[in-house]
Amino acid sequence: MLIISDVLRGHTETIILAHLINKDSYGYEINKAIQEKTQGSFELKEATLYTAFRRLEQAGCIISYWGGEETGARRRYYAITECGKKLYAENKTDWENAKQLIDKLTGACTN
Amino acid sequence: MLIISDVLRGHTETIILAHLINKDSYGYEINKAIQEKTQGSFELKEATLYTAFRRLEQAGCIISYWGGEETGARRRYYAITECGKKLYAENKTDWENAKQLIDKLTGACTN
DNA sequence: ACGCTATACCTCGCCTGTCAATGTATATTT
DNA sequence: AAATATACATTGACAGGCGAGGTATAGCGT
Repeated sequence: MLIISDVLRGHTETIILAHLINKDSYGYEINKAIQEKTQGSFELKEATLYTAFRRLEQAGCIISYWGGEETGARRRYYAITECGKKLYAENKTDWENAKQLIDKLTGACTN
Repeated sequence: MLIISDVLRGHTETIILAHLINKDSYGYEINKAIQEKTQGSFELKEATLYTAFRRLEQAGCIISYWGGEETGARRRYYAITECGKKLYAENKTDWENAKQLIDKLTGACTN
């Protein structure tokens, strides 16, 4: 039972959206950014990342396009849509509520 | 996509353990306590609750015994073990870490 | 007597997100 | 020539959550 992964479950999409709010990006870059941010203490697995991209794109929250790289491996860029921004905002408020809820529910019960 | 349920995923065990820290209890009572605590905004589903009991008992984190009710439906009481207290403490620190991590990762990326 | 509600437990089977394993391709470094 | 870094993608298994359904006891109203 990897607590970390189970607790982080469901945040993948929000994490991705957060990275697309200010600029378009691609999978590898987002993954690297996360690793740096967390000093390697958490890694969004590739399989998880790419399935999340599919989900988000299918839901209309992001759109993708191939980058015009002239050298190196090709990159699939993602851009956030209005729908994606909406989802991000919703997820953020949901998270604030969930945090309080969990804090309340996991506090030792004294009655 | 019910955010709430996915975000709460993995906290079921900690929630249960929190309720057993100070006194033995049984499924129905724990469920009611949660509903009151959250004013009905969140309900731990029965199926989820009982499967979690099985998991925790099998892991040696709780033990169960039948209550000596002389009237009404019989109750299966649960008591937390040392192992359970240890797990609870671990989950709490994990949660504190996870909270910070998620806050960091879901904050709009500006670089 | 009969149905309804509350208390109290339990299980089966589906759904969904995660992830290990595996595969592809290009460019650079050793 | 081989290893490493960049970059994408899929498959299949696994685990937790939960809808739907089931069992049993007790009390209340009609």
